[in-house]
Amino acid sequence: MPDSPRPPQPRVLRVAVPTPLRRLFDYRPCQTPPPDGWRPGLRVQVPFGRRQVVGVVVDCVQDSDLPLARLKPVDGWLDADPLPDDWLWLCRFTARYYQHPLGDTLHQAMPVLLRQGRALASRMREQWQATAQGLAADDARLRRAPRQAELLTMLAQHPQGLAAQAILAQGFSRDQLKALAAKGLVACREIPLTAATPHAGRLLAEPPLPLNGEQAAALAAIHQRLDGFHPCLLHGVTGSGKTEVYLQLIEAVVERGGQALLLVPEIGLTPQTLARFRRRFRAPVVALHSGLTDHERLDAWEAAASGRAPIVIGTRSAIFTPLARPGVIIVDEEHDGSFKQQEGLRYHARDLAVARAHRHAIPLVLGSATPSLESLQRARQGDYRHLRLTRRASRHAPARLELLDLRGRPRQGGLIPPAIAAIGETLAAGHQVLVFINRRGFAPTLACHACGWLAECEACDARMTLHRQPPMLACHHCDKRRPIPDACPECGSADLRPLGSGTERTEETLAALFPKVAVHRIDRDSTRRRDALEAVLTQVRRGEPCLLVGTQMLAKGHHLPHVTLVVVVNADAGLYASDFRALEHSAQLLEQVAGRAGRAAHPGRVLVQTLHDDDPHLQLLARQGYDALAERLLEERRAARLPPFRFLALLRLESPREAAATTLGGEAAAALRRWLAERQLAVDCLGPVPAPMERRQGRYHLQLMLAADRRSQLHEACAQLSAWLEASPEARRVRWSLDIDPQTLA
DNA sequence: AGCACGCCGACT
DNA sequence: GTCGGCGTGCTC
Repeated sequence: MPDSPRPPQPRVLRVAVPTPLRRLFDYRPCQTPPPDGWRPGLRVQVPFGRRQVVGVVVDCVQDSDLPLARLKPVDGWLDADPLPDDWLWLCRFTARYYQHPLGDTLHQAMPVLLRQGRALASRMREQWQATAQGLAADDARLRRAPRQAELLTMLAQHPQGLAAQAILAQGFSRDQLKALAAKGLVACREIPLTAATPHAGRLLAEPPLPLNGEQAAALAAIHQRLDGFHPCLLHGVTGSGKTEVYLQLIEAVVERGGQALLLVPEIGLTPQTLARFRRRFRAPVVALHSGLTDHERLDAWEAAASGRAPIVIGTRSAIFTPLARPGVIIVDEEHDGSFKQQEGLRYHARDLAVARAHRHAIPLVLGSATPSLESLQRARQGDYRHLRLTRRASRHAPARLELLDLRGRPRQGGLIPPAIAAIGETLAAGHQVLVFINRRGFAPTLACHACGWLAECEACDARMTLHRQPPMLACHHCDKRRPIPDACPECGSADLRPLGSGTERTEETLAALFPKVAVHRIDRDSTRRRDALEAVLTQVRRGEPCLLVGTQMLAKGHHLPHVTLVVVVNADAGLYASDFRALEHSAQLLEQVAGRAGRAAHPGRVLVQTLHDDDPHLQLLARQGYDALAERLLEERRAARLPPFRFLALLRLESPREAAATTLGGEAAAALRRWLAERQLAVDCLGPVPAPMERRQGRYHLQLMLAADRRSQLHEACAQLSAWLEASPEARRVRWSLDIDPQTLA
């Protein structure tokens, strides 16, 4: 920054501190100001109560509501420069939009090491070079250290030196470097990391794939205006090549010096996906996923913030990655539920992506084969440009769903005879079969055939799932586990039977029915080991006939070119749930599962077992596909005055004592209704009512729903509600949280 | 949320 | 006699 007039030294720093309290705390600056003065975004170490915490300066002002003498001074600043502007803006926006305390929002959006007060990566890099002595002909001292000799040779070939990271990447160790340094043969310089051109010369490491007409048109439409907010819904059927459009868009953005941020669903950030991006680009592709160490995460953050990393790929939380030169934000599978955080700060990364792209004035791409009704409606209204990809790379039309009536048919492991016959035929033809069940475990519950007793969880209003590997009863809503009883605890009968089927039981049945074929079960239990899933999929991709039994882990993303038959064991779970989004979500899931069939040389079939084969929604989905059903659902949502035609917020209350939650909920609702009436705000307030599963993990759950036609009014009401709760003494004994734009009402 | 202070039960 | 249970109050 050239010599802009230095603002006067502030007398008061307004600091956001990691606490659930929804306010800032005022401090006095410490004796030595940071080199460039006090500015918003600076991390500071402050005394808070009886402890030390890391806070962020939000404002530099001259006055406080408290007498200045009562303010404590900050202990010191942690970085010479404030945290990035765009990051601070996004956090403030998020805190305001989701009515979450700013201090906690900032804290959550920061890499762990920054929360802990660690200095932001030094922005220096170790550059190693051979010394004059090292360049002189071979040194006798290295005769018994061949690796050191090799390392020296390598360094001698790079007169300008090599980064420590690059050396380690070549398989040399830090000890070898140190040993050479001790002998005076190599030396290390610390050089600052600059945001210099990250790729020298060509950006592409491999040529782009040819685009079909639709892909080219979509790319051109986005390309047409790379500056300016330009939101697009890239609505492309499975296999229509959305990823290639992303790749070429990223290429264009990076070529003109911008950075690309790509958000993917939690289970979408597979080594396969990553490999595809890394193969294409010579420039570094930084991936942010749960497997990173704290150090790697900080490095990635710094690389993105400094602009060294032109391409950033990550899951939900990656939306909080600062970017030096934002060029495009892409949200792949934008309808995916994992973009919404379901506890604490309940943000939706897709919605924040929209806000962020708007703020940066850059294009935004929301990609999906089955767009959320929210995004679809915005596209219909013209808020988003609607780009469609209808053609699949394979020559086959997408498989349509065939409904199989479950009623009155004998079942084996959940499967009825026509489904089993189809599986047999497919395997005999040398193809692979995917059996989809959205229930892990052996059976959804254990029942006493004599008295009707069911294994229930003592802490939740739920049945316990029977598992066989290892054998136990487990509650899927809390972590309770119990041994399987030998006899009914109610009547003593030994006639206990598993009720229904989960992945384990179907796997067992299929293994018995088709003993010559490998059966792979894919669910959270079978893939607990990090690379277990990839190992199985690699084997499956070799193409031997086999059976895959799995939950939605299998339905999403994975390319399974040899699967030509998909069987959905039970489509009904989502169809009649109380949640108004249940239909939308199960349609998306069914369509995605169906997309796994017949992506390569052979056409596919999708069999859907259901007790309601005459259900009009299911029929519409089967006959005309997701888009037609989505249109219909949108009309129903409009008629029912539900999102996206109305805005919702949910106050969730939970307490081990039912009465505490009920009393507080009732009082909060009454206070809010009085306030709404006074101000004549058009916000409906429903409840409080018990949550769909009232008792979970031994706590009672209650909720109050707010609905409004205008978002601003909904926000006013939420702000009032949280202020009331914050001031209420009873609220300290009840855990409460606000969920703005709730994704599920459970 | 943390963390301390504060006042009542079963233990070295 | 103390260790420790969690109710209540505060954090610039």
